[in-house]
Order: sequence, then C-alpha cells, then structure tokens
Amino acid sequence: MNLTSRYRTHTCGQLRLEQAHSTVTLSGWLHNRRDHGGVLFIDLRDNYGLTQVVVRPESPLFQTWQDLPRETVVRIVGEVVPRAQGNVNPNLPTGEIEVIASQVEVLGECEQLPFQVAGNEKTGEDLRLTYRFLDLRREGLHRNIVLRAAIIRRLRELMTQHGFTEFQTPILSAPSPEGARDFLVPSRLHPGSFYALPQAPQQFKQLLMMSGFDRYFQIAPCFRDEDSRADRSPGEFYQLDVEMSFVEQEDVFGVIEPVLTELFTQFAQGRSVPTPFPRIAYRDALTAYGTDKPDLRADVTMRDVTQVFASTTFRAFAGQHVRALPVPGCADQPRKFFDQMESLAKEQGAKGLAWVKVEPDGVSVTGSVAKFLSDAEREALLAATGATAGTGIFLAAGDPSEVNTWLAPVRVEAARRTGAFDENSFRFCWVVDFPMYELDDEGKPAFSHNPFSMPQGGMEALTSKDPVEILAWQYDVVCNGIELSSGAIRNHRPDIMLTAFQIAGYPATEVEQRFGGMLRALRFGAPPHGGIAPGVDRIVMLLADQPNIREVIAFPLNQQAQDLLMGAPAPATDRHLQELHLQVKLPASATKKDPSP
RNA sequence: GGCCCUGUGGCGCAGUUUGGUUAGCGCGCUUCCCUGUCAAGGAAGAGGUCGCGGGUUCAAGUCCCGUCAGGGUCGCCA
Repeated sequence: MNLTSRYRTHTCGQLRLEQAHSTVTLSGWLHNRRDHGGVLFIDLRDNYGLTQVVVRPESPLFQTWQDLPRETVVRIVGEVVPRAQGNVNPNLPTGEIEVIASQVEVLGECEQLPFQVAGNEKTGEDLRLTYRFLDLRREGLHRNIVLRAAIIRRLRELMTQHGFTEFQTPILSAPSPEGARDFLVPSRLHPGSFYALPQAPQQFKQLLMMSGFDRYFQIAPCFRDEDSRADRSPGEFYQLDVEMSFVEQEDVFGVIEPVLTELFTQFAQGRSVPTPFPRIAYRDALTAYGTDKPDLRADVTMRDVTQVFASTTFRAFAGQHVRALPVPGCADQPRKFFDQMESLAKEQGAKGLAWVKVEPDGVSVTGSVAKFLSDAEREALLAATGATAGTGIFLAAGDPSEVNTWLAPVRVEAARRTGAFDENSFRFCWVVDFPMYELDDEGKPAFSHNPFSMPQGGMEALTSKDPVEILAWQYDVVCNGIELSSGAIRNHRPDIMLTAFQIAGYPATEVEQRFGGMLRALRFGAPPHGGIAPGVDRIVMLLADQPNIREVIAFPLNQQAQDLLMGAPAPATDRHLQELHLQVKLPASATKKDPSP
C-alpha cells in the first residue's frame, strides 16, 4: 500500500523512532494546538492517527501557526526527532517522536466550527447531521465507520468461504405485494407508471435459486418508507441477504450460526459469544420473556401463574391471565425500585404492576398485594416461581395478548439492577416455530408473518389442521434483544402456496394475478430453498456498542427522513414534473404552514 | 396519527418545582502572559429578544394556552 504523494511521505499515524532524524512531509487537519509562548505543540490528524508537530519562536513559521484555526488542512515538512525522556506520550502510537516543522502550506482553510471536532463533547444530533462531514472527523464516529467497513469485508470473506456467490439485484423494481410502504419512482418512458425501490431482494433471490445458482448472498440495500426507531433507520438500510437451495431450517442455521459466531468473536473485543445459539419456540419466548426478541443477557424469566389465582378473591387478578416475574436478590431493594419497575410496565400500557417480596424466613411475603393473597395462593406462587428469601415477584394480570408485553422491559431492567445481567457477552438465540396464521379483527385467519414461508407439515397440515395451530418454517435470529433478521424456508410448491393463500382468504385468481411471476417460476422446476437476511447496520451497532443505529451510518436520515446536509427531500422542479407527467397536489396540512395573504 | 422528554450566547448544560435586583457554569472564540504540553496552564474580554406567538401578573426563562423544531416510543415495520 503506497499512500505517498506530493502531500505526504508518511501518514499521521505512521512515524516511529526508526524514522528519527529523517525529513518527512505530512498532511492533515490541525486537530489541537497547545501554545506555551516559547514553544508551540500542534496535533496533526489524518485518517491514520495523530502526530505532534513542534514549532519554536525562532522559526519563521511561529506566527503563522499561532494564527491557524483548528481543522485547517495543512501540509508540513519537518524533521522527525525522538522525544526526550519524560516527554514520551504512551497513549499515542506516534508518541515516541515529534516533528520539528520547517515548512507549512495551508491546503484548506476552516471557518469557525459549529462544534468541536477534538474531544468527545456532546452535540445535538440535528447539528451533527447538518455538519456530518465534521462529525465524521470525530474519533468515535470515524472509528465506527471504519469498523463497519471491516465487518462488511469479513462478512464477504466468510460467505465466500461457505461457497456463496455475490449478486446484485435491481434497485428499480416492482412494488412489493405485501409489507411496508414502498418508495416509488415515476417512470418517464411510461407515463403514469412507477418503479418501486425494493424493500428487500426477496423475490429476486428466490428466482436466483430457481435459476440454479445454489447459494446467493448480497450486501443488499433495502428501502422501506416507515417511521424510524433507535435501532431502525428510516428509508434505507443494508442487510446480509442470503438464500440457499436444497436446505431445511437446520441447514440454514448450520451456515449462519458459524458465520455470526466467527464474525462476532473476531470483533467482540473480549466479550463472549456463547454457542450453540439456543432455539426458543415463538410461544415460549412470549411466555418466558414477554417478547419474540428476548435479551438473554438478563437471567430471569417469567412464568404463567394463571392457575395459582384460578379461584382468587382478589379482584384485580380474578378471571385474568396472570404472569409472574421472580427476581432473586431483591432483599435490599427499596420501595423506589419496585415503583420504578411499575412505571416501566405502565409505559407499555399496564394499568399497574403488583409485586411481593419474600421475607428472610422464605415463607411470608410483603409488598403491594401481599395482603390480598390467601395462604394457599402464596404457597402456590412461591412453588410456581421457585422464589426463596429475598426474591421479588412482579405480577401482571390482564389479557394474554398484553400481559407479556408489560413485563418484558421490567424483566431486563430488574435483572440489570440486581446483577442478574451479563454485560460482557453477545447472547444469540434462534426464535423458531412462528405461527403461519393468526386471527384478524374479524376472526378470520390471516398470514401472521411471511406468506411465502413453507408451513410445517406442508399440504397435509394446511388441509387437516386448524389454521392458527399451523406453524411455519420461519425463524428469527436475535442478539442481546435486537432482532438481527427474519428468515424462512420458502414455499416452493405452487399447489401448497395456492392453498395457503386460500386459507388466508385469497382466491387462486387473485394470487395468480398478483404473484404471477413467482408462481410461473415455481412451476418450472423450483428447488426447495430458504434463507435469511441479518441487518448489517444492527450487527455493526452491536459490535460498536452503540445504542443508536445512526452512529454506525455515515450519512443517515433524521427521524423525519430528511438529509439535513444535502437538503433532501426537496420539491421537484417544474421541468422534472413535466418530464415525468406529474402534478403535485399538496394536502391541507402541508399548505397551512404557509398561509397566503 | 397518539403519548413522553427536550428547546436558555458558537457548542453542551444549570436555573423553571416555589414568578422578583445585573440569567450562571464548562468548552470554544478574542487579547495578553508563559520553553515540554499532549483535555496544557494563568489573566482579562466579547458574545443571550431564554424556539416562536398569545395570555395571566406590578413583575415571566419560570405560570397558562397555542404553535414550531429535535429525540424516544406506540401504531407501523410481511
């Protein structure tokens, strides 16, 4: 690798004692200046590191250097000298040397900064996004983006080693039949018609399996017009899109689990990656963790204790589904702890959160609902939860579709507070056995997740079972409570697909009309196949230990899906609209901000 | 679309609960001092219609109403 040019003989992270007494040229940004009056220290920064440049008052450059604002881009020529004993900076790779500058040339001037690049001062995110190029110079974000590149490079290597071939699939494509909102692109050649940006290359990768390529992968851009979250960027994201022919569910796991394990171990920086990944059935995940993306770092689980309160006289629990969350080690937790857990549950929509604490005798309990429990209920509750002295038990009662959700954040936070939480590991799991159908508002079966998944049991299950009892060959891989990916063994049999859609209320004619391309391909010799698509941004977010996905994306949109730096989206010019045969009709809400006189 | 939090010099924050003299602090910026710092140190200084509009009051950064903006979250994300 040769990085030298007129502008530099070395990078700012390169010089060591062995280059001492040689003349070098460096270019970079003026990171920081320490002016001692009689001696001036400059930190020069580039992508590779920092080098200390020294200027003395007898130098003709002294005044120039004193006047240069931070973040000015300069080229310097100087002599590398070893630092005196005691002046070595052990925190800096280049800390054993410094450069005595003899020439300086300003390559790029810098105006007053909106925020400081040096250091780790907090800054509002909208300002950071407006000046993203400055933000990206800062150490933390810069490092995240470099890490992202290293992770993606390693993913390519690992996938190639496993026999996968990398593809590119269209960006201008057809609207997705199901799912999130599409981004549409108007067609100039076909007035009134639109392309859609792909929400995922789902159909293309299946078609590639039918084309005989056997193992496909792509670092695939995906576009969804949905609202953002801390772990979900609005508009666009990347996924490691994978598809394999002649496989069953365990064969997909057998490839992806080693890839994720190897990737995470390499970049884990001391954190452990326990294997094998546990397989948790969807229904069990809801019961034990209150969510289908459990954070296994929290070492406590919920229990269904509806039976304990089957004949209770306590009105809040009577006739309800009751879930218990036993949390050991609560003996010393103050009342405030329990109150805070209750507010967590309330944020999820719970009306309240009951709790009791087992006293040192291991038998009696105190707490918000202690006086409402009969002796029999108390004993049954302790037995059902395995609670012993000092265990706090949180209790939520209500509709089965809601109670789990209320306790989910309590489970994680209570574990964190009581030390039953493993901060230093990546805890993966496979969530499996998703239901194929669920009942909609009118009580009719509807696809609960992916309509193109193969039902477990195939045609026989579809024709003989109650739809809500049918499971799909569909799975998620979850790490530390973050859903990295969904995946499935696909339905490659047209007859089974038509029957599956029929159960969800779609007549064959409609399926033929909407998914004709896919059905046609299935009729010309489709291999059994399946795949998965872990989110690249979320992987980087986990490995960079960032709570927000925008910290691992160079140029993310803000929550309103705007690019504050480039000014997108923006109104189209009249010429654009004319070429595309479009007229803009603004909603009332968009015009009221600018009332005409 | 709903809910929660936030909005005070260039940047980050305190002050708002309980209205009351000149709105504080840190960083940055300007000027000066300083020959070994690496978050350099010291002295002085500039910089604010407290997001915007309306209201209550003798008096509003502080209370009330509305509105805008940013973040989080629910819906949504097959």
